[in-house]
Amino acid sequence: MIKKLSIMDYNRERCGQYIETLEEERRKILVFQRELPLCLDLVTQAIERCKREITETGTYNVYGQSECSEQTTGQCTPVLEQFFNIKDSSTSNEEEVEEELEDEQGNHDPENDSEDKNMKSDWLKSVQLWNQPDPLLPKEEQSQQMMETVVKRDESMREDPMANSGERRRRETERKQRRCWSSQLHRRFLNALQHLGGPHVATPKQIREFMKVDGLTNDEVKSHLQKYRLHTRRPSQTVPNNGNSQKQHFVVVGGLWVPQSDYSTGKTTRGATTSGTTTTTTTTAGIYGAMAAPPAPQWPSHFNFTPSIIVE
DNA sequence: GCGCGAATAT
DNA sequence: AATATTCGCG
Repeated sequence: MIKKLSIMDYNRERCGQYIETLEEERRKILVFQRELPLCLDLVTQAIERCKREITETGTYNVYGQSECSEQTTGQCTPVLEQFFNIKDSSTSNEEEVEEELEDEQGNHDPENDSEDKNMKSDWLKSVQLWNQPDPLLPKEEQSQQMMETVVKRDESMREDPMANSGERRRRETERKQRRCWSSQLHRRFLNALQHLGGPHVATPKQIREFMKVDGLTNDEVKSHLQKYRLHTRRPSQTVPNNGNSQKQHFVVVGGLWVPQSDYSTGKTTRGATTSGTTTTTTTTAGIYGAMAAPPAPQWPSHFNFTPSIIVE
């Protein structure tokens, strides 16, 4: 009994805090009312709902989620995350986003709801971040010339130590915000690699230019490329014939090493994901993508990308 | 100084 | 593991 009560109290408190947070977010969003009407609306609804919840039952399951030590703005995402489950639907304004984002986050693992949610929020975040408020960024950019689009991002908070209003200033030795390589980004990255002739030929600067992602820096690309190359080479040696005996087979396609599964699945180009298997995480699937390297790599997970055949 | 790749650091 | 930063080189 008593225990129950205290739990309820606790929950109520949490909820109260959460509401505060929401209200703070709302204040922020308010500034961009015109750009983010939906977002504002959602937050408002969330607040109302929370309040109702707190007055009525007093019990409310508050999860303080949010991972990916994300970018600057906490912004509206958390709320969206919640509401994508609660209500959402109908309003799919996110089309601004350009490009096919379907596959990877398009996977549905009824079982693993949270995972799905994470992925969704993940890409959502990246996307949103780059279409973020800054009224200075005309969204016309989104027009797509062929397959090219310029992805915009609000850089102000991240890159400007001083020029920024108030808060987050990166004092001298502060570290940069971590660039989160969403699958979107990674796709662009791979795409660039392909057009530039593979990971060992493409140079960070070239890649960055090709990607046309606003705010993306050479260093970031460089770093990502380095990682990519590492994953790309033959893991071998260290733990040679070990548990990973049942790894994937690779196939050479036009000078590229491609995971056989992908190749045989007949997915010539991007877009068609691992149909039946619904990728979902784990084991076999995470693929770094196609690269040109003699060895037979098998990369760790994450980043699903449908490799395309290169034209060397 | 720039851009790169490798080595470190976080 | 994933990013960021630093270092040495051309």
